[in-house]
Amino acid sequence: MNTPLLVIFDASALVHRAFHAFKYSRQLTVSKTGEVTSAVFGFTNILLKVLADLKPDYYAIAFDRKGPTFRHELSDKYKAHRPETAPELIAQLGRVRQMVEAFDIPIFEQQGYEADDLIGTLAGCAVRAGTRVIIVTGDADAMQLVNDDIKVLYPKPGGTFSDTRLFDAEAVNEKFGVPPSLVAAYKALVGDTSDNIKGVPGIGQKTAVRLLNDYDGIDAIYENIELIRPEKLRETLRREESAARQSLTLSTIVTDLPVDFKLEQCHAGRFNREKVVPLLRELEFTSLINRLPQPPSASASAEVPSVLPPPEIDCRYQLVDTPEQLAALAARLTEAGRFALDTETTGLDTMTAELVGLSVAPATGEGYYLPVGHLEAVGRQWLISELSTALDPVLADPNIKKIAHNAKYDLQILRRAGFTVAGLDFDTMLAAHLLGEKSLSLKGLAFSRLGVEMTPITALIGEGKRQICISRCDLKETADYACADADMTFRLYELLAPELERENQSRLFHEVEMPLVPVIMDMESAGITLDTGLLKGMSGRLAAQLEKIETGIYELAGHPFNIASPKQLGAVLFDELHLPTGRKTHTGYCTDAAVLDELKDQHEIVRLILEYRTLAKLKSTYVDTLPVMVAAEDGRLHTSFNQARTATGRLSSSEPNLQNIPVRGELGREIRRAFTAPPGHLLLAADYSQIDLRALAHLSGDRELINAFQNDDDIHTATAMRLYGLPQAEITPDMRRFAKTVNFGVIYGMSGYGLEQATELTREESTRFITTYFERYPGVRAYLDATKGQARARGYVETILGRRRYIPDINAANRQVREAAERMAINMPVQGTSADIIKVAMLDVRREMARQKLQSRLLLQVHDELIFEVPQQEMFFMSELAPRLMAEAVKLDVPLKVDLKYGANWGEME
DNA sequence: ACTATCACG
DNA sequence: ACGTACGTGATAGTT
Repeated sequence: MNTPLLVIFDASALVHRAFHAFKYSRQLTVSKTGEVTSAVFGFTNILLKVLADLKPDYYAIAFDRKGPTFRHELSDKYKAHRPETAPELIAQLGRVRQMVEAFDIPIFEQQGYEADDLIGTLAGCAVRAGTRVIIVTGDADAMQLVNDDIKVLYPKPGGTFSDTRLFDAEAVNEKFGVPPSLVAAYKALVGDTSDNIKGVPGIGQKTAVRLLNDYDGIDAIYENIELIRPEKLRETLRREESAARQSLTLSTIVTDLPVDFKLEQCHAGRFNREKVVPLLRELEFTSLINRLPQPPSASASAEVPSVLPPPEIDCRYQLVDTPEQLAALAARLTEAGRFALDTETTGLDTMTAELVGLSVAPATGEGYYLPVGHLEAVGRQWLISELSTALDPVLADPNIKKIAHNAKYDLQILRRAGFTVAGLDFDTMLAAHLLGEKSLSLKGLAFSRLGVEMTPITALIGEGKRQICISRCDLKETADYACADADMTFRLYELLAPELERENQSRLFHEVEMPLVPVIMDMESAGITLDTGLLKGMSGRLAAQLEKIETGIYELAGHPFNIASPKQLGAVLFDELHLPTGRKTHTGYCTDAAVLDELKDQHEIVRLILEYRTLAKLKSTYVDTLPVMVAAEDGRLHTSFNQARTATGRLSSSEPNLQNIPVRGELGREIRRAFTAPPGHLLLAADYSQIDLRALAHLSGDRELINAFQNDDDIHTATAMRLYGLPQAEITPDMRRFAKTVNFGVIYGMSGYGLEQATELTREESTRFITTYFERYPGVRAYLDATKGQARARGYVETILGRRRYIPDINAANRQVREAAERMAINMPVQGTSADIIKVAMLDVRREMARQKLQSRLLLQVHDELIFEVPQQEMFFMSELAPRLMAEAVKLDVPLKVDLKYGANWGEME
């Protein structure tokens, strides 16, 4: 595997393919200056993907030269059917050449031959020079070049290059039915309309494959022409011999051109960022900039890290270490009226990390660093009390706007250090998320949005085992680093604030997301009490139970094996016990619960495995893990809510995830019992009833669906009545269950097949149900179509509050990719509207709790429910206040209904 | 680092 | 003819 790799790009084929793939797409087609750039984008995209995925040691690129080739001389019809190259494609080819030059990839082209011939020749030379070769192309002809050393990277059928496959000899055989050496002969027989190779009339794919399986090429066919059956085919071949032979010449790639190829010139070493980045900017391919291969990172020991400020940026960063400077800084921040801030700390966990320093930036290029916890301070260190005296008037002043990247973190740290911060105005991370950015790190955004390559933290603290705490780093370097963080945050703020405005995201941002930050901070720092004793007892019982099941499984299998290994489990079930295999995963047999469920009547072992899986999962994920995560500080369990993670606007929860605590089954309930209210308190759970379906009713405006909710009907029964055409009295629990699945399926963009898998219905019944559903709820169908249409027309879909999800694949040529995009487009407005509603409710509930000076605390949000910890004497107020404000959070065309439960723990509530 | 599996809404 | 439900995060096994 140490053989070096040469990647050869077929520029012409790639650009053509990208051009046609994007032709009907409205996305990414035209830049602000009106330049058509879709094919350039497609090309650059695959270029970067290949550099990242294949990490070639060498690369080269081949272009077609204009003008006739030897093939034209052989056949005046060659490529005669090709339409004139579109003018916007010609312009893009120039851009591609610019791109290739910026990347410093050696260009090969030769008059009279096509890119394929050059590539064939280059590949041969390279293999003789001792490399492996991968050809990246959109032209299937290159498949004939495949051998042990040469492979072809080619897009999957119908797709763009977002989905490629690497073709080796076996894959070529699979695709064509013949090995690579016979691909040219195959094409000579079948013909190729796009190249106007006529082939042998009457011979199609099937016959060609059959002939070539019997005879090893065109020559072999004619040598054995007497043996060919049926007679008619033999006669056709005889008659068309010259056509066949000429077609073979046309379709055979030349591999012995005289070219001047020196492997050494093709080193895929460093390219010139100063050329590539500006070009990508000019073409408005900002999303591609952060996918550029990173320059080898300055390792902490090897060379002196280049400390910001980067040379091209004008900035004034200052270490604040005298009382005079501190006073001046307070005045400066007050005068500016707004500033970005960033903290340096001893760790990432807000519960344990300590403040090391604080940086602030009141204007672009202006930064100040306040050291607090440096160990080897050369100069002045500030005491918290000194900073408080000077800065509290600034920090606590709600009229002085605070800007931060992931403000929640810095504010938690500052709060724990004893500061109160008011006036949080702008979180650049949340803003970037609303704008659809995927990579949300400050460094990543600075690079993709500001074009600034920031010093990685590892340049200061090192990486891996020898990593040190920032409190031990050089003070001056740390100051520069920290100031750069605040400065870049400020710059991003200035860039993103108007962008939010332009994209109509400002209200959502300032009225929902930003005010939610302190709410989430309070939830996180509140934590929840956990009965660790209860869980420890469970752990012991589960261990004993698991051991028993394990023994049983080994006995039935005849030998011990690792039940948690899908590979070994598959071998036992399917190879040894010969159970019928269900679906397959691409690594082997599928052994998930759906497959095992089908097999549970066929062998005793299956039930045991299912039980083992359930118990082992619950034990390792919850029972054993949660007690360990209880904070030493207050004996409570603190999750972390991520506000900028999901594509739909939901929150997510991690470390630990408290949004997926088991609830189904007796064991799940038991785990929930470990989440308790402290003495004198109760847990109150308020959950929205059917919020997603109510959101769907509102968004679609479907009369029937709205009526059902306005009548406070049981929505699943209501749907069952419509699906079966029966009165309520005749709806059985099974019917209701199917209706429920269909109700949810619609929200997910389900197909007949999907419903079949999710139920025990047949395919026909499933399809029938879906059809009937849309007949009975015509507004829903119209809405779903309109939503897909919006995604296609604008490139995004949105929720009731205007939250967006960009759907780049909605016009994908690949059907699978496109349909997946359609399902996302359908689901997001529904799921996202629910997320909007509960976020507003959280703000309203908390505002009212504060106004009434209640001691109750919001602890958790689980997508459609809020969990409060309520002092017993407040239950009367809270059980009225919470559901009322939740139900009134937004005004929909259907009522919002909230169910209440309370109890001493999360498992037993009523 | 990736895959398969499974917990939740 | 083909592949198949939306959104998350954690774990264990495998590379």
